[in-house]
Parts: sequence; structure tokens; C-alpha cells
Amino acid sequence: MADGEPRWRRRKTARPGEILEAALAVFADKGFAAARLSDIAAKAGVSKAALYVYFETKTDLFRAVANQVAAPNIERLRPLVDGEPGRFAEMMPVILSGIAKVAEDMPLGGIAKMVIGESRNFPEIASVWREAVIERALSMIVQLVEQAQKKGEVRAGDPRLYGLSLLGPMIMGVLWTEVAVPAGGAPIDLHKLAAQHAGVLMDGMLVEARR
Amino acid sequence: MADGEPRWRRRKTARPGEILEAALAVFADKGFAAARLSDIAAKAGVSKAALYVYFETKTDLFRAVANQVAAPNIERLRPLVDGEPGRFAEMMPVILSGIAKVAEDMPLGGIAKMVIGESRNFPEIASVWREAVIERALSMIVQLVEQAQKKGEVRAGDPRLYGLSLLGPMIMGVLWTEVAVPAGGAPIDLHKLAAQHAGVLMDGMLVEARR
DNA sequence: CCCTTAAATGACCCTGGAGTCAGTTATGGG
DNA sequence: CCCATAACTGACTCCAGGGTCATTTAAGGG
Repeated sequence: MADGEPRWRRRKTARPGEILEAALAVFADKGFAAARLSDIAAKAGVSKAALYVYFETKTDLFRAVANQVAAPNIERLRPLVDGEPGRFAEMMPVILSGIAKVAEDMPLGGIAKMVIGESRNFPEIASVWREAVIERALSMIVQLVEQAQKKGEVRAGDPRLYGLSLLGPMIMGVLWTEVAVPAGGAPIDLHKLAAQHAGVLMDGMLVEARR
Repeated sequence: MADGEPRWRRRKTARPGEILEAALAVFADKGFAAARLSDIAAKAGVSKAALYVYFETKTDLFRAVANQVAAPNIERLRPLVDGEPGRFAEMMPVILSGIAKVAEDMPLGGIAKMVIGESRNFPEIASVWREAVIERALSMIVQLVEQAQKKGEVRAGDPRLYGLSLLGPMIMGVLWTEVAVPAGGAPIDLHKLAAQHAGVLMDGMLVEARR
């Protein structure tokens, strides 16, 4: 047969990344159990057996995906709080719209869905994500709030709960986009949400200040 | 053999409910694909084959669970907004702590996890939940906000996004309890969250009002 | 008090999909 | 240039678990 192209290439270094990328897409879409290794292989442009050159089992592959995607996620958040902190009221909108930005060019929703959905079946992964991403992001916020409280900018109150007040709507926005929109829900603009929510956090929803 | 007790009883009316209850527990725990029909049967105190007396397939059973649990959920929310609405500032804390209450005696977290995790594999269920629960709850809030805006109590802004600002932290609290706490996270008190978040929504986080 | 009905079961079938392996062929180092 | 290595494949095994069915037996109606 005229072999214009070889049947396949040996690409020891590029392969794992491609497989991980494909696996992330499929796992985020279907969840662990419903994901088929053959789908992942196909999407990575490789045979199913090739997956086993780089990963021991399906479980291993899932772990690798969840872990490798955790690292850059947290790094994306750091610049938002680094540098000498200015006034809290000025940082909040930046942080919130920063989250909206991250969600734009990263399948945050799919990842969240995956981690949430499989948290019971893979407790270790839930742990890693809690420690490596959520807890760290939350503690950044907490730290910021505490500083601001010391400087007398922010009112008294549990900083951790303030953290939830801050992050909750953004996370809900991401989940909404992932879950509700494909099910026929009206899309929402994460940036608008970030902007308006920042306003709420600073001044509340009421027209007349009550204090 | 000495038959002190019959090997089983015929309980046409009680069975379906028991099966649904068991199925809810297992599905909420494991997700659809990872749930074993034999586990559900065991938990319901029945043989696997008996499930097929009442439900056609595993998928049918899942659908039945998701649908049947949707109805009471929404009904729990209605009283919170019914009755002539008072001042918005007084209703918010009631609504938020009402949500905390619902989460207490209903496995809201597990259900949310289940619906979120399987949203892609069962688009119809995601639709049902969006329409029957989320959208309705959200529209109650939206309606409340709009009324309050008309009365001049609440500032201008997209009522839908205000809804996310309201609900987001509570949902995140529920998910935190479901996902992060079993993974070693510090538990949070949903009622305290509700109370403090209500404060944020009304007066903002800042010490000095800025307007 | 049966006797008919159908609720419930245990033992089975069978497919989809995870995992294996002997063989094929790209490719870099000698 | 070519050979040893190992990346890669296709065709396989194997079993967990969804689904079926002949049979058993609880129990309500005549």
C-alpha cells in the first residue's frame, strides 16, 4: 500500500497532555462513571490501549486530571490579591470581575460539576480541591476581610461567612451557566453579575441606608 | 420448616415510596451511573427484581426520584413569600433563614449534587428542576425585588442578578456542607450565614456608607 | 375456607465497557 | 543505514451489573 503518511506517530512528550485535555473534557461533561475510555481515546486521537501506556487505570487518569487542573486554577487567583492591598471597596470589584474573567477562558463550570458530582466517590479528590483551590481562595478573601476590618473599613462579622457572601453568587453564576443554560435557562452575564454584586456588597440593596 | 414469619409481605402501596426513598439516598450519594440497583433494593428491604414490579428501568426510577422530590421542595418555599409582603428589609432575613431551615430537614445538598452532576446525562431532569424549582424560586425573589423597587425600597438594578446575590451564598453554603465538610472542611452554620448575609444585603459590608 | 391473583423472589442471561497482550512500526542512537 | 527500543494498535478476555423469567407464596374476594 502507498504509505503517504505513517499510520501513527510516536510522541512521548505531547501525548499525556493531549490525553489529559481530552479526559478533562469528557469527565467534565459526563462525570466519572458515565465517561467512556473509548470516547476519551477518540477525542485524544489515540487508541484506547494507548491510554494505558501513560495511565494505570481509569481511576488514575481521573485523579491525574483533577489534580493537574487544580494547580493552574489556584495560580490564576493569586494576582487578584497580591500586591499591597488598597482600599477594600476598590479591590472587591476587581476580585469579582477577575473571577468572571477566569470563568471565561477556563471550563470552570464543568470542572466544578465534576468535582462536586464525584465528591463522594472520590473523597481524596474532594480533599485535594478543597485544600488546593477552595480553601486557599477562601482564605485569601478571609485575610483581605480581616485586614480591612482591622483598618476599620469593613464591619464586624465572621470573615469566613463574608467570604461566602462574596463568592457564593459568582459560583452560582458559573453553575447556572453550566447546568441551567443548557437546560433552557436564560444565560446570564457573569461580568454584569460581578459588577452589580460588588455594589450590593459595598452599599447593600436598600435605597435608604438604615444605620 | 417452622415458618414463624412469612418470607415476605405484599405491600403494593407502601413499596413504591420506600423504594423511592432508598433510591434518593443512593442516587444522591453516588450519582446515577455509580449507583447499584442492588444497593437500592437492599436499602429498601426488597429484592432487585422487585424494583422492576414498580419501575421499568433504572433510568425511569431515577426520573421518578428526581421528579417526586421536586414538588415538595417548591412548596416549602411558597409560604416564605406569600401573604401581603411587608417591608423588603424585614422579609429578607426571614427568607434566608427559611432556606437554612429547609436545608436542615431535607437532603438538599445531596439532591443538588445529584441534579448538578447528572445534568448533561439527563437534560430533561435538569429542565424539570430548573422549571419546577430553581426558576420558580428565583422568580419569587425577582418578583419581591421588583415590588420593592417600585415602592422605592430597593435600588435600581437587574432583579435577576439581585436574586443571585441573595441565593448564591445560601446555595454555596449547602454545597459546602455536602461536599467540603466530608472532605475535611470546617462545618458552617447555615443559620449564622443566613443572618450575616442578610446584613450584607441590606447595609453592605462597609463601615462608612459611601453614598 | 379455598383459590385466584399478582407481589415478590432467586437464579439466570447478556451486553457494555474496563483492562490485557501479542504483534506492528515509528524513530533515535550507534 | 539499520537495529533495538518502546510507542502504539487491534483484537481479545472477562466480569460487573442491568435486566428477565419461571416459580413461589402472601392475601383479598367469593
